[in-house]
Amino acid sequence: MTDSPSPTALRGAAPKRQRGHDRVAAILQASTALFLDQGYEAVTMTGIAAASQTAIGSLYRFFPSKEAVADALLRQYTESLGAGLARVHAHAGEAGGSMGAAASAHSLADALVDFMASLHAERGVALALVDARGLDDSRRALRAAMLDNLQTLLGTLLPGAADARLQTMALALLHVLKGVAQMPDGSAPAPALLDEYRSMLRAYLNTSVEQSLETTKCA
Amino acid sequence: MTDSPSPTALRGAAPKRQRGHDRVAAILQASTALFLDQGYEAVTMTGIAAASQTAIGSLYRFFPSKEAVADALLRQYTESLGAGLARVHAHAGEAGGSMGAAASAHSLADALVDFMASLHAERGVALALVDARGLDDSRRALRAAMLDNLQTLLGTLLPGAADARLQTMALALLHVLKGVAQMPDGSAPAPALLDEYRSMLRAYLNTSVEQSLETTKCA
Amino acid sequence: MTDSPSPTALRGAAPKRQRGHDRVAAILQASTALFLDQGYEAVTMTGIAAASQTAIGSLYRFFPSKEAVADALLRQYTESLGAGLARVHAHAGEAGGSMGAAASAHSLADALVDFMASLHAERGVALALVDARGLDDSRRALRAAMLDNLQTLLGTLLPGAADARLQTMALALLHVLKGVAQMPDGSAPAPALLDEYRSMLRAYLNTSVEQSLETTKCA
Amino acid sequence: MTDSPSPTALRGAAPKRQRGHDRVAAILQASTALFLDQGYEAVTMTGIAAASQTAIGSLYRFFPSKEAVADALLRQYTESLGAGLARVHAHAGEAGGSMGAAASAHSLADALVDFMASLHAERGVALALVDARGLDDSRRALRAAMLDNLQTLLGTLLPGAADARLQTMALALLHVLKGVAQMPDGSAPAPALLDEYRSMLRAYLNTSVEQSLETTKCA
DNA sequence: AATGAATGAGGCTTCATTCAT
DNA sequence: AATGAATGAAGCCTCATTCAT
Repeated sequence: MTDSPSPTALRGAAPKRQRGHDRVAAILQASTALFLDQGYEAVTMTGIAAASQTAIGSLYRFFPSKEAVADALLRQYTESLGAGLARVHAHAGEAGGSMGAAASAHSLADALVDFMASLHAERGVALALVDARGLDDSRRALRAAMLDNLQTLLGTLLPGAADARLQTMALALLHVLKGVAQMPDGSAPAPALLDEYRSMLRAYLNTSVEQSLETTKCA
Repeated sequence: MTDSPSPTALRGAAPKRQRGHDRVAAILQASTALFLDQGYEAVTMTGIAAASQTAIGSLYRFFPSKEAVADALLRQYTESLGAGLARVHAHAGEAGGSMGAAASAHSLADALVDFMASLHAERGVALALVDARGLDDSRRALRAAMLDNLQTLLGTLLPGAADARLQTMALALLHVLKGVAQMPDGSAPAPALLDEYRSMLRAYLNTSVEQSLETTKCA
Repeated sequence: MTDSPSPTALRGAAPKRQRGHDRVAAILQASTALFLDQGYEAVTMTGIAAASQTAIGSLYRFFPSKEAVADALLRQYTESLGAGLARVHAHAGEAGGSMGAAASAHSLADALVDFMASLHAERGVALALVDARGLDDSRRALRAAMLDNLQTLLGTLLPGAADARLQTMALALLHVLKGVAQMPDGSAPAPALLDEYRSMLRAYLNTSVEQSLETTKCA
Repeated sequence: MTDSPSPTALRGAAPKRQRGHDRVAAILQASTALFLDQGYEAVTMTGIAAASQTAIGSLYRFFPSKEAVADALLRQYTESLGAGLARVHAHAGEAGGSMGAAASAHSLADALVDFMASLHAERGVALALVDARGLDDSRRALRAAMLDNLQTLLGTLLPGAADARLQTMALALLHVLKGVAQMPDGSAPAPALLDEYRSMLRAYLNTSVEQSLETTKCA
């Protein structure tokens, strides 16, 4: 009763002027960098404000909490991830038509790795955020969305597989892709390591397809 | 204060040491649990003290800083990891003698996954600690040790591979194994997911071995 | 900007004034409600702006500070209080003419309680504002005005009393009346409690009148 | 789950050493003074720390929040209030035996006023705290305790009265007594005003007793 | 040696008020 | 004139670490 949900009704408002939009953009850009090289916990609102040349009060005008900043980043990222996976999907689809399943697995693996590598840094942060302890609902939702995307993709590759299997595969796949987006030293995408991941996923998807075919044949 | 006439000259030293050991053990146990479900940053020294029934002053007598606690945990973990990998190595070695390289890759993958799964929880924490941004030297060293172990292991499997290649593989492998030790929901080891990882590593190592053989053959 | 050719020279001024009035009224109404259930300190300018559908910048155009809002409320309240007491005075006066002093005290007590009860809520806020620590001059003045009104009223009832006495009585009376206007739970005016206050003031004023008569008689 | 109720388990702990007790005493004394002349809202924890020569961290060791400080003060106060009312009760009791009911009312009024005046300042604060918006449970309980005490006292004076009546009387009485403890200018106890309150309560209690007797007689 | 107390920098957040479009 | 954005001092609170008994 005394705790009205929005006594101010302004905090966290979307910007309505050009200047506000610029601010928000600056903040998101700065926080991406900070989250990237310090990790969620170590980043401070004061730090974000400083890095984005924003008065602390202005920061809070648009983002009522550190969580809100992380959420915004995550949302932004999830969108590009979704779009990217859709593109991967499309490619895989057309390729799948003219190729055998094995070739398809091969190209899917490459597409995934390339895609993840392409979003290194700018948006790879999100993967770190998604793992932070205490996922709130909005974060949990985003994670689920990513998994769904992957699951769909895998479903195309392995038409005969059970949903449960696809779901588990998506989990494993997500973990590996996370490795792709987060190069161990936090910086450059190390071509050799990318190749390694590519090779790993090719092998993995290939094997899965083969097993799937056998199963189908037998039945 | 003056109530024990100290009949034997031994009293005073031994009990103290024993108590010290117990304290340290209690502290490490408590912090493992705490780090596990709150993450490094969220854990407080006061929290560790409380959870291990230790006065904050005493905690600092044994561990001069929060980092020291994490380091101790990490050291402890690295030891079991080292020992475990040695065991895996031994197995792989003897198996490798009597089997083909493919079978060897197969069993190595299984051994690795089983081993990582076996240290879930109790020591899986360490993996989280090792990733904390701002690795200090002692942490960096531990990470390097793990990578070395894996690299050696891979060297046995792929005798002809270049060191650089092995190092890169170790990185990818470590990432995947980390996934095994940290089940996504932070709790149970989910058999289906373990199988998935197992399958992934089998495929990966297998393929690597095959490629390696071909390369060797051609040369 | 240039879309009204302004056919009549009147346009532009009158509507603006009207809008300004509405704004001010809305602001005052909203702040009354807010001060009422949150207290002076807890109310925020942003909150007032939101509740009155006013942009924060506009709010500051009409009221240059939070204090200014409180002052306006207080002034508004003081006016109705003054008017009310005047009415009570008038009643008491005409009644006093045709009745004995005792009956007069009786009816004055009732009139006061009824009057205070009648301004519960809408304007009871003011009493809270008046008590806020750190009364600035304008607030102190309002308080003095209220006391003056009461003192005058009491002077009519107790023609022989010294000014100092009347002043002290006004203080005590004001405190009790404050209780009438601020029901303990902050909500409804609880008839039983009103009766109690009525009874208390009757007894008090009655006794005062009796004593006063005796004193006068003796002298 | 993640929100363990007491992660630190230390905050708000009772002092266990002499020094701690001194600290707590100093804090309570300083905050009494501050609450007294600034009001609950205006007092800051930083202010309390400064006034009591306490580092902010130490303040929080013993009092986990501003509310906790207020509660402690209130508890302390309620105790003296209870004790004081008990003494008043005892007096009234013995006096009541040898005197008529009227005399009894008279002396009760005096005793109450004197008692409240006697705790001006040092503990009168509490009355202000008790009125602060958003009474939490502990505060509500203390308020109820005060009312109970008064109700009991009134019950002795008016043996025939219904509980509901006594309760209402207690409310009115409490409000008036609050006025006694909080001299308007926040400082000295102004003898003339005390007399006025005394006179008011005498008249009130007297009248109540008389009415009560009549009622009894008639019935 | 063991333990409670002390310390203070630093994090998050709010809000009155001013600025600029 | 109207409105959203900007500002920064100040409040609350936490926590790693050090002190003193």
